[in-house]
Amino acid sequence: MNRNKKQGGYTLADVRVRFAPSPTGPLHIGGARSALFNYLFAAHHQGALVIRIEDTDIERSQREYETEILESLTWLGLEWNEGIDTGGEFAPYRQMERRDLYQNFSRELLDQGGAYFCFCSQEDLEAERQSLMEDKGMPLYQGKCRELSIQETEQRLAEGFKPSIRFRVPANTVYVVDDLVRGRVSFDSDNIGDFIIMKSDGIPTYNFAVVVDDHLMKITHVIRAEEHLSNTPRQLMLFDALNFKRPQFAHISLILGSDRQKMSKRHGATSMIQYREMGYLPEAMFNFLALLGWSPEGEEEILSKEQLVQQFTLKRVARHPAVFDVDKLNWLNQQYIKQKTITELKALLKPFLLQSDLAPAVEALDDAKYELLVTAIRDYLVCLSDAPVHSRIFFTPRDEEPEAAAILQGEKVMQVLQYFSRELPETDGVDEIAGFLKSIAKKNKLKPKEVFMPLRCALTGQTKGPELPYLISIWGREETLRRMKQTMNLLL
RNA sequence: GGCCCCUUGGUCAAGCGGUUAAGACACCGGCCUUUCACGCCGGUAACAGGGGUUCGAGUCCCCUAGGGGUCACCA
Repeated sequence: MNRNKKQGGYTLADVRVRFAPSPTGPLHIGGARSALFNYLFAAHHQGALVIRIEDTDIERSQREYETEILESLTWLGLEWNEGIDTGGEFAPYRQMERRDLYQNFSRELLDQGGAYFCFCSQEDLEAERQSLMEDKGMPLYQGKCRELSIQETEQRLAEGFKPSIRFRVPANTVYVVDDLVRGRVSFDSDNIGDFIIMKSDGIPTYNFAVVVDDHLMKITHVIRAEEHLSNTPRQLMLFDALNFKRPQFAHISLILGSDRQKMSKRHGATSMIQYREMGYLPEAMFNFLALLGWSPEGEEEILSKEQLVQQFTLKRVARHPAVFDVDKLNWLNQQYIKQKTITELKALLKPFLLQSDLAPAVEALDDAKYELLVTAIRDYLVCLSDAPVHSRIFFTPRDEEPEAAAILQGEKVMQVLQYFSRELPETDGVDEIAGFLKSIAKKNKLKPKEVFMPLRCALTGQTKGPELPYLISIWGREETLRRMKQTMNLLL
């Protein structure tokens, strides 16, 4: 994605998009998807992706979240061309470090009369809003300070009042957005009250900072969540008032929880970090998120990053919101786990195993045995974090369930167990053990089922689990025979 | 409340005036198999409702209903 840079300079035709998170929390699923779509769009057009930190909410913004968000993006597999960590032609990329820029443009607006100082207190504004809600239902700023004279303004300033700066919204004007996913959407300016562009502490508000930065950073396409659609006319006004060229917009619909409400904490895990910790593979998450609100032309849904980049177009982005479907994520994750080589899986599963109470047992395994363990459980895994659950049976004492006990009461059982104890070969080889187990049925003229189930129950106490040769090999001959003897004693 | 967006099976979704209305997940059934899982095969299931336009409407228009977003000195 550095092609453009290497060629030196950007032309207007070059696609430049941005993902602009505010560091007030971890990267959310919705944010991740917005970032992903921006990435896909940029990569598809060989354009640039900018990561801009919108930290103008000084109450809630925290530095730690910046790194956490960036880490999540990296984990997901996204790369960007410009940002607080990589730098770039339009640095700085943190809004609080760009305050003089906003200051200048707000002054420009003030000078040309497009904006004015507002001395209303928050209390007054709140009261005004309340009363408006009651009768008209339109909580728009009534313009109390709109026509303050220069003298009045000067006087208030001299008295030490810290004003905010409001944008003078043009009357009776229709703003049209030709949204790349929604089509033409128009807004009447009469439904929009003069809004604040600079807070009284000199920090810009979102709508203002976004416009200044998108312009300065030469953003060509603004791809963001639908909740910003109704902010768009305000931004359009600003683009026009400042004589900035408007970028193109694409508003993607929201991600909903299973109750069709906007995804939130009560729907379970919402941050990327949580999904990583739960053992989802970034490839699966990348693929899953891409499929949420976008669909490929073909029928194949398991697509690599490269394929997604190649196929992605805004034309195929859905207008309607999508419910987050964990079942499908799980299925995808399982598919990606199955695509991993044993070597990869060994490394991937290690941390999850070592975090569990099985850590000592797993650490005691030599590499060959560990590989056997991974091979034995791989098809059972939905998430990497499932590893301990499915590995437990290899390292814990026999735990008998009633169904298993019943099976051990069968009449040919003892014969099988005795034969097994007597003939179990001295080897850890899975294939040899498997061959031996198969021979039991033949030698004793029994059906496979009459051999395997009793052995499983005798050895594990369970009616289900990994294939016996793996269990026996990992336990080793000694432990296997010990278990068998223990069970036989119980049965006698 | 005003404005704006959205509405195809339980879920993700294809469709872009004429189709038996794809496909995927989930679910159910069968097969495979030493169990479970995996895998394979098959099945149930949808155009929110009402008006138009048209020879013909999931596809175009209007209304209703429902869902969502926004109207902050939050982004």
